[in-house]
Amino acid sequence: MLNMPVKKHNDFFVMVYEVAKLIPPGRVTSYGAIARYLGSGRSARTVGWALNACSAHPEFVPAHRVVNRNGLLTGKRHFGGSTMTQLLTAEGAIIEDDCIVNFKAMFWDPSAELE
DNA sequence: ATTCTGACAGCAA
DNA sequence: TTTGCTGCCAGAA
Repeated sequence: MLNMPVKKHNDFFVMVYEVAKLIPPGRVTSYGAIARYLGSGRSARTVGWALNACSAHPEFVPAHRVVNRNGLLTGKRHFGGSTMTQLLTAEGAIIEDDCIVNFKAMFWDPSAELE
């Protein structure tokens, strides 16, 4: 892991990790929601990029609770298989065809739940 | 320094 | 309605 995007101080990445860790178990959120909470409304892509580098984070980041606005487990493949689905299922979420059932009901908006 | 990519989101056609 | 392009931010080559 030498080519890892090493962060030296609090950055967009860390903020994403912090928010992700604030996601209650069994709940999910979208990249856009996090992006908006960070103050960058349309920087959802950066959020995804940050989670992509979540491996660089010293702690475990529940990135499996972060999906796109469709409730689709777009990052499932980055977990290397069905890990993401299994984790969500273990937390009570219902995944069907890589999509979160009742996504709207279990959606957790940091910008609303948090301050 | 410039260009491309990336786990997205929004808007136009 | 679905499909496609653009916009956004940050990092890697």
